[in-house]
Amino acid sequence: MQPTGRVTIGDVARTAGVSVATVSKVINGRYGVAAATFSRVQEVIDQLGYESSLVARSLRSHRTNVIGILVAEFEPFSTELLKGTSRSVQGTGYELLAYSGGGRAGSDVGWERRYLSRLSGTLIDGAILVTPTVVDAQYGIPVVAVDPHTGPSGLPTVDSDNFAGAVTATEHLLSLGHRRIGFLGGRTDLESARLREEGYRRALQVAGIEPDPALMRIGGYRPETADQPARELLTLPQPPTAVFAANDLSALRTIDVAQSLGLRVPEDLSVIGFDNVPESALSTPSLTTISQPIQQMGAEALRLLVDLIHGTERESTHLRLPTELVERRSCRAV
Amino acid sequence: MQPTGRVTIGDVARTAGVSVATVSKVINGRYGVAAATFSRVQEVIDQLGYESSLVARSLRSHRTNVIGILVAEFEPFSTELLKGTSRSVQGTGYELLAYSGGGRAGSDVGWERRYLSRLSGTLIDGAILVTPTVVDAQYGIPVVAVDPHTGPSGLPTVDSDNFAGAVTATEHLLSLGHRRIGFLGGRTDLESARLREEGYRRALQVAGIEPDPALMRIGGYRPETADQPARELLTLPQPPTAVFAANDLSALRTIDVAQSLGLRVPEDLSVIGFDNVPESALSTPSLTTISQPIQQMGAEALRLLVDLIHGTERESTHLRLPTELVERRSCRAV
DNA sequence: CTGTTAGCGCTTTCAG
DNA sequence: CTGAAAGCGCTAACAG
Repeated sequence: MQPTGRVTIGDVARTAGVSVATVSKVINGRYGVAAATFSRVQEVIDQLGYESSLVARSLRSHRTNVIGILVAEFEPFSTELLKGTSRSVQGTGYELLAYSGGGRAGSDVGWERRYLSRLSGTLIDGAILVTPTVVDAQYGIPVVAVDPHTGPSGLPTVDSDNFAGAVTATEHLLSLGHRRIGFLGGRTDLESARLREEGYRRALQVAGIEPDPALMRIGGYRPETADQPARELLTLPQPPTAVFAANDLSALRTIDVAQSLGLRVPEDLSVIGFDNVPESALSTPSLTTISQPIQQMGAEALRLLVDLIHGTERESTHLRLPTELVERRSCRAV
Repeated sequence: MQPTGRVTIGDVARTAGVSVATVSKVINGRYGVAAATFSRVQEVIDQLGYESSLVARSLRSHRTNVIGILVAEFEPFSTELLKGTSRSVQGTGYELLAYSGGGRAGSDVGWERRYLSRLSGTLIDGAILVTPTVVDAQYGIPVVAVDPHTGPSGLPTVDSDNFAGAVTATEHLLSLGHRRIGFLGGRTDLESARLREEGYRRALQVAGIEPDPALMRIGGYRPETADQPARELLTLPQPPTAVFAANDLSALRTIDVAQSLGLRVPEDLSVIGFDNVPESALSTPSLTTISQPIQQMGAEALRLLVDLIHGTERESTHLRLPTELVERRSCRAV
């Protein structure tokens, strides 16, 4: 048995009585190997169950046929995106490698740069950056950003229409007769959060309502960080009758907070979210929200990246996909 | 500028005027470097934005602090599991690398062996295999299997209580007054499918009903393969008043088939599924099902794997998590 | 304390 | 057609 338990190209070569160079040629289907040698080596490979090491191979050849998807954390948005990439990678000849650090995502600005640095040049041929916080123009390999925090920059980007979606959400609440509409936003340094807030303001203004700062809070996109601001909003002397939370996770948490405060949703409070992650359908009541076509965004990002790697020309390297209202049970007319 | 665009340890060494060995020591915080040298090198590293290559490092040191999660494909089950691992990896010092081939999952038996072979010994310190089809006892690195098709074997395993869940599902139907209960099972070579069928039989027998082979079909866990057997069941001279489909995808298809046959669910036919994938909440009517704690399974699998890597003793290397009835709208009393 | 010397497993010239 | 040798970026002895 091999000392390590792992079969290497050397083991194959020794067993087959040839050099490692020859084995390498067989593996890669290079010309210049006698048919007899070829089949003998192939036999040994099968028998030993040899599979070449991605690591060693990529270190040497700088080409791996693997696409990296770099995420801060595996949460509903990034995993939904993963499903989309997984679907559209079929038939491209690439494999997928999703990489996530172990840290707390929020406190870790610049993670994408570090991950990319560790993986690029070796291991992956191109990368999809999911909601990156900072976007350098220059990386060593083709890169596509999905919903970057800073908005589209020099980098090829896929995102959805955050502004229009926020307008739709707010208009929906207005059409149900709500006038005191709270807003629970994301961190203001995020482009998507900024656009969603802007859409909220715009829709109110168009309806002749002046946005009231007292009804607006920063929820930070995460369940934990949304807790306190949601509570503040709902315990106001004159609380809102509806809340637009700028992503589903904070919307769901808002429902929890409301219920813990003895408020019924939607009877006493309407709540609308943004994203349409699967979790939003599973809550009680299920969440009315603005759907981003997350899977499709993943699929498009992958296609764009593959084109980039292959050097295929594109009309545009910036895709903006439409959003859509999904009515469930967390809103009602007043 | 570097030819590749990627900064290597050599670039750092040259710029700082030291050897690569010294830089390596600085990076890894080894003793035996003068304070002045240390800070000078550190400065150059920051300035150049150097980050060591995971690939090169792992090739040499055989230790990466990265845990691999190997899946055939990113679909609802595996991505749900990823969320769980992501949560419980925090604070362990490990990072996560989820790897999926580009191929058609089903037709690709033995994928887990190939992936593992490509990544192990290098790149990852341990692996979680998600619903592997075959389970060798011997791999080079610590491995945990989640819901393996063949059931628990020599390998450390995390799964859920398929038998008890199936009993619960059947009892629920019985408690609603159903007596003619159909069963739409999975492929009989899958351990989980076998256990679910057994739970169904047992519950019936306990209720004094002899399982009727005429009411049992193999649905194969996939929408396409469930179509025909579901139709057979529902067009029987004396059709069942309720169907227990052994996973959600075939349950959802059963609802489709019923509706295409002019049957109303749940008025004319009750349907219960198994898994509680997000999709089951989105159908009309929403699906009553047995929930597997998928995220928790991922979290536990990660914890188990970390213990294995560290050599921490465990009472048991086989965790079986409980299932639970989730009542929605696809069942009703007769 | 610091640099030199070997490789890790693989691909790729380039001789034989 | 085949193998010897160099080297990808890095770490780990071991000398100096």
